[in-house]
Amino acid sequence: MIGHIQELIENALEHLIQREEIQLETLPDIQVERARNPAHGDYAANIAMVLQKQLKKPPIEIAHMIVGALNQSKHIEQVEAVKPGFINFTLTKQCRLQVIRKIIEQKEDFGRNDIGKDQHVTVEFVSANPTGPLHVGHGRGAAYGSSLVNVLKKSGYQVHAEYYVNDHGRQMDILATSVWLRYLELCGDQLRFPDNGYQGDYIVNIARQVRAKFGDDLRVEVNQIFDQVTKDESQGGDKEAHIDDVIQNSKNLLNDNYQKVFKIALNEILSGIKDDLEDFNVHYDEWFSEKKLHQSDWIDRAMQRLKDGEHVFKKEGAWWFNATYFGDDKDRVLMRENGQKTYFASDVAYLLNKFERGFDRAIYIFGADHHGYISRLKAAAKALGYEADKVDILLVQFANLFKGQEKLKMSTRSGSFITLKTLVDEVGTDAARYFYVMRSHDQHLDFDLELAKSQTKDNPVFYIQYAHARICSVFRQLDAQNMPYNEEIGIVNLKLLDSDYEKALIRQLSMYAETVAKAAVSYQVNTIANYLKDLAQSFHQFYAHCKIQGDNEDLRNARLNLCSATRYILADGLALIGSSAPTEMYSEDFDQDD
RNA sequence: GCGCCCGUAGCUCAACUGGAUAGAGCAUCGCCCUUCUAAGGCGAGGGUUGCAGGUUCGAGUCCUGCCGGGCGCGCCA
Repeated sequence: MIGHIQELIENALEHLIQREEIQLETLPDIQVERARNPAHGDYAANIAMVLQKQLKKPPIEIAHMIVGALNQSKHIEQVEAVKPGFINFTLTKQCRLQVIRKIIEQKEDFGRNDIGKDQHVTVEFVSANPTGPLHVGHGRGAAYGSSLVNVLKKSGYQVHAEYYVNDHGRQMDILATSVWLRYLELCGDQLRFPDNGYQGDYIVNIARQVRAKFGDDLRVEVNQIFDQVTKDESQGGDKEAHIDDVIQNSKNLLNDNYQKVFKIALNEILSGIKDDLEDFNVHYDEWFSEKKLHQSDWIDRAMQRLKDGEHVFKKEGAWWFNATYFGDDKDRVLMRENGQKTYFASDVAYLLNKFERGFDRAIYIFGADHHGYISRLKAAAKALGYEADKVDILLVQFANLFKGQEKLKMSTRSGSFITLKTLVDEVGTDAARYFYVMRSHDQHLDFDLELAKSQTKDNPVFYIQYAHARICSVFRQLDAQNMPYNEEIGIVNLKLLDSDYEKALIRQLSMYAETVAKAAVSYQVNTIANYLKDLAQSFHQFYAHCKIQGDNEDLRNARLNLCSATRYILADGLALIGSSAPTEMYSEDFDQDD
């Protein structure tokens, strides 16, 4: 519709130029937007005010000229030039009612657009190190990333969702060694657990599995492990050096068996992460292994590519990427003095891999604490020969958990974090997914666990789902009431939907498609959440004032069609953000007979 | 110190990316169930959009400087 109005205005301007009533070198961009205030019609154009300087005429005068030159349109009932210089368009009733028919016809395909037609994008999100279960901090990235994937798909993009598994490197060695030490304790050995080892109970659980599989086969003389190692921090030494020494000894003592422990630890944690994400309604197309980058030649290829472009130099024994040349504030090490490749080297290789797989765009979703990565990744993209704007890095701010007024303090360090699984068990996937995305991703979020669980209108998830369930309930009762639903009769009589509440609801429905499109373009998934709340509100207001199951067959069926369309949109929108649309609401506290 | 993000009703947030009288919910106060889920609805009060300038027809939105908050600045992952 916006396009249609733009065309009308463009034609009008051309007429005016032809008739030499105005002079314009080039046609300006014609902005048409939805009117905020229903009193201003359905759409508004600001073109007259934009042109006032060029034409040296009062905007209201220009507006009147344009209105006078507009062609007739069967969709538009009224055009008005008003106050400062807006041109307001009011659609015909017929045109406004069409959205109901369209939704009922297209069902879950309604709201699709082709903004991303023929575009392949990869969205990488969460990518937490597989050294422990996901916690609530990861939850927001998961909810946001997954919702964004859904929104982009709905907008026609070919989307590939990826989780980058850091299954290589020192952290993983610390994990494997931690598991092995716990295993030895289970075998009855006494030892001093390193300060920097992974402390959580889940390590002991994995150790138990190792023991179940290997019995006592992996036992060694404990003293050997701590032979010649640097003192730990709490012994007045260095915790990093200490754990590195312990790891080295463990590798030597276990030989081939080290890899077996390593594998069990990795698989256990990774499958836990996968399960948690599945339960959270988060799905991936690919779990991309960092180790594979090392085993194949991707890292070497990426390094070579940088070297070919003369973006690499050697300093103090290490190989550096001259990231500053591309706008980063520091140069970055690719290979350390000891020959080990850095994490950043893998990142560059992975980025190259993404582009060579043919993606038009690589979207990254990081926690806000990683914002330092933006400039170095973009620098890498440029150095590899790609445009920096093919890489979109989105930062997700932290969420503060509350229980009512009480702020839950959590530290990732001591292992006293709340896991994502605990959260989902507590409030459910539907509420958690909604709460995580209801604010803009680049804004801090207060997540109130009590509110998320409450079954009142204060809880937006409940409020929205209740609207959906209410509609389902209305339809369930029709047979018993002997009030059959006839879609065709309803379609013919849509014009009977004439109250302010019905108009408001229809208007809300008509905004769904543009809301989805806007969310896709701006990456603002929260607009979907806000929209759903507004839609639910419009519905509840309609419901409270308009009797649906009435005796008038024409009106009843028209209203049922309105309900039906609303139900589709509620369900579709909820699905986009990963929440479900229940057909009835249950509560332990609520007594059905009351 | 440098860099990034953010300051909107007492609280939590919107505002269609520069448009018309800045909107919701909570909290406060008042109303509506013999009627499809009151698990809901209707109404009232509440604002110098952190402060000061600038850009233009027009600024919560863009630019500069302050004030206040969050995060980041390793041959760590």
